[in-house]
Amino acid sequence: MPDASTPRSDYSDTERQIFDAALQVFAREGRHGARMQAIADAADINKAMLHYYFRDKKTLYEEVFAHTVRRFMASFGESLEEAPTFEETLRVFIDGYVEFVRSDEAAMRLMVQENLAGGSLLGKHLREATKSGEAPPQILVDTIAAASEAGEIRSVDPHHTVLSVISTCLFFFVARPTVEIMHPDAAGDWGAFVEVRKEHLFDLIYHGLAP
Amino acid sequence: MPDASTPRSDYSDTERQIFDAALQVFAREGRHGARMQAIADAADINKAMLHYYFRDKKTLYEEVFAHTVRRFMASFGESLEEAPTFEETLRVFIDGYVEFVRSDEAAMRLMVQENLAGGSLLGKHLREATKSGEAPPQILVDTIAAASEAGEIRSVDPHHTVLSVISTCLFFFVARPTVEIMHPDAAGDWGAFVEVRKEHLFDLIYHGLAP
DNA sequence: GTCTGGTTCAACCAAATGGTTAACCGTTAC
DNA sequence: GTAACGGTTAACCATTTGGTTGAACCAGAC
Repeated sequence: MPDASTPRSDYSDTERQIFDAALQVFAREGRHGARMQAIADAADINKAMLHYYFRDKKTLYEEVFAHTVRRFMASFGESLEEAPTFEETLRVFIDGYVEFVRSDEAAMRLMVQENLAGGSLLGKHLREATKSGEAPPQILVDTIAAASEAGEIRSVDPHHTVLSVISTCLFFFVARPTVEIMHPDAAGDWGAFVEVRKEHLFDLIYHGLAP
Repeated sequence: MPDASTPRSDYSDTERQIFDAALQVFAREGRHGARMQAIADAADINKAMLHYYFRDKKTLYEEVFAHTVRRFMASFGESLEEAPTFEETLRVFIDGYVEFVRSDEAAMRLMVQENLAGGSLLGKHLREATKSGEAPPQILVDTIAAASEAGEIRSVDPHHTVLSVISTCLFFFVARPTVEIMHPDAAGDWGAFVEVRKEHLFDLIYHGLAP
């Protein structure tokens, strides 16, 4: 993944190297498990540089996390395209959202880890990442509510439905090692598996919502 | 949660105290982030006792993890009851599985963390936990395949369908802090939210599979 | 040339952490 | 009584880890 993370554009080369390395290591080892030395090694720089560019571990983590939340929210919004039918909207969203996670699994791991750890940073950064304009998830909720109103789909709770869509799009990445054990063809060709899975998810959810 | 974990019955009182405390701390802080002192404090014992009963951190973690995998698999199987219709089977499974996770969120966190960290321990312990008889997930796959064959539900890929069911049953626990931010009533009364969610999940999936 | 600013590095330090030890306590066996 | 034993404790040790420092490096400005 050559340019999966796209950190803030005002980062220098070294800062970007550090940022990318930190994201990978934090995502694998966890906020506390990650060692500064491991990040330095991954970034192929001296450990002192970490503290030169980012004050300390806490600062580095929060910087990485804050940007990850922004990226995650942005991808959610970008996956939501205006489409003539709800069917098309749903198909495009699943495709876009899953594709984003596939291109940047580390970001997803970071988000999930923060949730598992209690999510104390989530409140501030989630609100901050969605304050300009309506939050992307809310737009999807509204889209579903509208489709329900228009009779395009059954009458369902839009909030719960959005949560279900997100669940199915993300969980198989979260549990990827388990999936690869249980699901032989996933281990063989993950990319192909993801493609099949997108089809299956659209099919299941669309039928689940059809009148 | 007074007796959520039910470790091996041949554990002494102190061992159980340690085991329960370790599960909680490992689940919150992660395998590496967890501090032995924190586990000792949570178990209300001296730190040396951890090493007296379980050789070292690695041993303690693997013991806790192995038992958690077993418990997780067992709950999966126990949620699968013979029922006259597939509709009833699905309803009972969702109810049972969600209820298990609610009663022992720490176990779920451990499983997910191991997946996020790469799942190197999963292979061995998953196989071991499912070697006696057919694996519970496989039974559900067969059940869905049979229902599909019998025309009770649409023709779908049983493996993908099982993964979707599991995704929706687990993910809202995984992302609980985020859910509580986005979903006001979840924050207020989690128990009530879980009940509503079970209904929604059954409804969505059952319609998604209906012919 | 050399001064100056930001950048890079190896060596270093203090604190935290996993793990050990030797003494201690309470109960049981003789 | 006391010796032996499982269990418990505080103090201790060795290593790891986050973080610092001071010297070196390397442009470009003058």
